[in-house]
Amino acid sequence: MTTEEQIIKAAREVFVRKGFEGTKMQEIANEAGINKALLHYYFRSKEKLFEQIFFEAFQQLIPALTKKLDEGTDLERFIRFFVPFYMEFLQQNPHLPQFIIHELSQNPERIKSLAATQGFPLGAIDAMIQKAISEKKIRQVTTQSLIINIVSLIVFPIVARPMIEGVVFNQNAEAYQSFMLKRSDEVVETILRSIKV
Amino acid sequence: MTTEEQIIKAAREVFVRKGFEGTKMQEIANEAGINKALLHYYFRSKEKLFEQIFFEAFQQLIPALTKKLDEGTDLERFIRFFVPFYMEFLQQNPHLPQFIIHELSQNPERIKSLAATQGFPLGAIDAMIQKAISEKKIRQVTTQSLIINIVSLIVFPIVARPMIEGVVFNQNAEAYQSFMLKRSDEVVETILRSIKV
DNA sequence: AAATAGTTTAACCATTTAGTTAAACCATTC
DNA sequence: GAATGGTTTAACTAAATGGTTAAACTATTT
Repeated sequence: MTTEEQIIKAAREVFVRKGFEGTKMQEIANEAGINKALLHYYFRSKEKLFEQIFFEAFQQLIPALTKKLDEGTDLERFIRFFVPFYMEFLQQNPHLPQFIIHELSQNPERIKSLAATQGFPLGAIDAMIQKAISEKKIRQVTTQSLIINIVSLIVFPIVARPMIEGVVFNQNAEAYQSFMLKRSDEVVETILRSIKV
Repeated sequence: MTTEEQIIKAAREVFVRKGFEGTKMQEIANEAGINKALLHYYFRSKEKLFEQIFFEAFQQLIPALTKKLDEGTDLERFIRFFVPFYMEFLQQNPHLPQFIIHELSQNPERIKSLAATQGFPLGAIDAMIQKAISEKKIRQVTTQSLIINIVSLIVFPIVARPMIEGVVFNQNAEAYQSFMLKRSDEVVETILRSIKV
């Protein structure tokens, strides 16, 4: 692994866990096993390094599903595929959504440079929904509502883990984990029931 | 308003918007119209001041509904009451959930001192759900799942506003706002459909 | 092996930041 | 009106932090 790759990896680790303000350049240097000056040799400033990490993280989070949707997939099949797929990804990267949400909340203008490049395949999903509605398989719902409902049910329990674990599961980590194991099925069930006629 | 109250108000404002790391004592002093030394005169340290703000914010966020639930209210009526009630509160305090989530994510041990004092009225809600299940009004759901589903659908769109506004609404703030206006009904509809037999 | 270009380090600098101190201020009490 | 006790301020300190510099090191080229 090159020095640059080591730095990127360390920076990702620390930034995602602690956010921009909470991250110290020294800590990234330690994590990468180099010294602070070398960090500035590769990435001129904290801001520059952060932008790269943030951009990559954002791209990871907005799943690139476009290809998988061009075919005229049916809405229910899409939901049954997407929910477990995305949940598994987030279990692997549990700090990612909170990182993006927090940094965008601190600095909402950042979205402007990102939204343009990367977008959810709204059009393709919209087509599926309109088809399902016209076939009377589901009730009238807006594409935006359905997408946000799905993402909310998936992402919130991960983002709010400490609170949920504390308030709902009495700080029992195992109870939370066993809940999350069944979560994928529960989300699919909830969503499908909420739209089927 | 006493100096202490001014400080609390200013600290709440700044801490909730910028988080612990992002907040500077000088900024709180400016916001309160006093100087930094006076801040330390009233609250010995940043940590001490933060703890008070955080504790109060947490108590606000976990709605004290216990009283309103002792009577044997029916589940559907409770949902129809709770969803708009909580959404309105969050519209008034949009940064509150993200603040709590972020600080707990940085420092999950904090929940330990809080969860004991303040808790969601799990028991009362559980009773309503069990009653509705036994009366065959709703399908089999766990109390935890239902609560988390409701809270997810309410809180996530507020917490993730910049992302949703950017990715789903093409940075159109008005589109987001008009979406949120209809959100309360949409959440009630989604939840009720997802559990009714 | 000398020169060159890229890489790494230790030491340093300027600024910011939480926290302290000692003096000034002000209202109430004696 | 002097003393007292709480309140407020300006000036300061120590530590941390982002960033810089100049020298040392290393591999490759000539």
